[in-house]
Amino acid sequence: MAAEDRRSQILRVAVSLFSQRGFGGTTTKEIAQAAGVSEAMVFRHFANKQELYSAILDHKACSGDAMNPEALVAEALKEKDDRAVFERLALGALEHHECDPEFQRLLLHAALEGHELAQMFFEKFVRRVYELLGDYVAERQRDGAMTAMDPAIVVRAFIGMIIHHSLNNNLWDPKRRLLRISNQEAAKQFSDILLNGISSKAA
Amino acid sequence: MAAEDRRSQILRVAVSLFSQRGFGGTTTKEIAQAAGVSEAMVFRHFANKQELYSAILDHKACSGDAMNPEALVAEALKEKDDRAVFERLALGALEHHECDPEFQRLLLHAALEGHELAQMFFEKFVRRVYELLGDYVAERQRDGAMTAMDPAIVVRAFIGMIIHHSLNNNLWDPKRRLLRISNQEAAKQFSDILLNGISSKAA
DNA sequence: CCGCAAAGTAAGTACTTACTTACCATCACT
DNA sequence: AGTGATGGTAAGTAAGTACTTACTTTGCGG
Repeated sequence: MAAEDRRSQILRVAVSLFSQRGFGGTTTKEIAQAAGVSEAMVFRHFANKQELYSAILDHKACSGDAMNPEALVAEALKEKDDRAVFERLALGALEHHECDPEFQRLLLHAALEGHELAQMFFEKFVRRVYELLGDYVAERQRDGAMTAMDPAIVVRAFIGMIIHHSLNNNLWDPKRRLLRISNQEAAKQFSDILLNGISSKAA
Repeated sequence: MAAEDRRSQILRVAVSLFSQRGFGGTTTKEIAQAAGVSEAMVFRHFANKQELYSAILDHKACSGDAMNPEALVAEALKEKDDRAVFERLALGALEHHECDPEFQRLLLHAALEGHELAQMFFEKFVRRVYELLGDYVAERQRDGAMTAMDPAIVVRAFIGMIIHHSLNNNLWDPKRRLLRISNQEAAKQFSDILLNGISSKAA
């Protein structure tokens, strides 16, 4: 097997193991076994366990399959289509989390363990979303379309609904015993609640 | 030192360590050192590491300082004071998380590691809140005070705002760089958004 | 077919881990 | 003073742990 292929294969199985058991809970032996090679091969491709872990977070946070919120809502932003802005963002996030549930687990583990890359993800990605959405909300407030309040609160409320829903779906309640709903429906309803909630037309 | 005291002292320091580093990331030696005793003492009071961990989760989930949502909003429920119901619940949760941030971390670690007590907490506590709030929302929908939609979605949206805000405050953004706001203010604003969002008087 | 680099491994090393054993010290109470 | 329960420890043990070394296999260009 070519070196590059093996490397990315080891990475793949490590992603799965780390996301299930975290950094401390996963042994290099397990990773090697899951990849079907000897432990020495793991250390040929990655200097040590930390580097393997970092490579994973790096890859996950920065690879092409990461969400691109700007592109997702660029059109809707220009047209000031509030509904489209919020609903597309919600749907994008929900679908992203659904088809890659390992990512959320990995990120949570990293955050709890205090890994710097979790902080980096927050700084680079989350902050971007807050700015993107926050600026839009501020603009719509100036337009008189939304009630005056700190845009960051609006963003937090909205992101909160979405992230918490994803977290429920793939961590707390994977059987969907408390709430079973499609991503489309969820995106629509959450956007409904939020947009109504901050609309200047409210009673 | 009396056995009982020592036991609860070990428990206390273990809570702190487990919440910081998780189960796999914390060694019994560290726990012993932090408690200022030999490792053997830890194993005199707890048969093994798992039992110590379970005792902690048990204690945290079931002790008197746990939140009691029913009592918190009983009065407001009777009077059908929507604002009070939501705002008190939000404030209760936010304050609880603020003065005991270890709990949230511990619970997340347990959930990620698949510990049964995390599931138990979810089943016993979270489900209760969903029923309590969900039933109230359903009632208010029948009253014509709230728009018709699955009450579980309303609850998820609201809990989402709160939990996600707490998670930001004590995991992702403890420096409050994205949003600095008092618990009172947060509870008020989140309740505002939600109540407006589901009000039948909306445009 | 040879040479040789790259892919791969078995069997370590040095250290840590959860957990035990065998032994002390200090009281309370006769 | 003696005794026995109680709180405590030093020094283990066996099984991991991350990581290394010294060695084999495999495929490929000349």
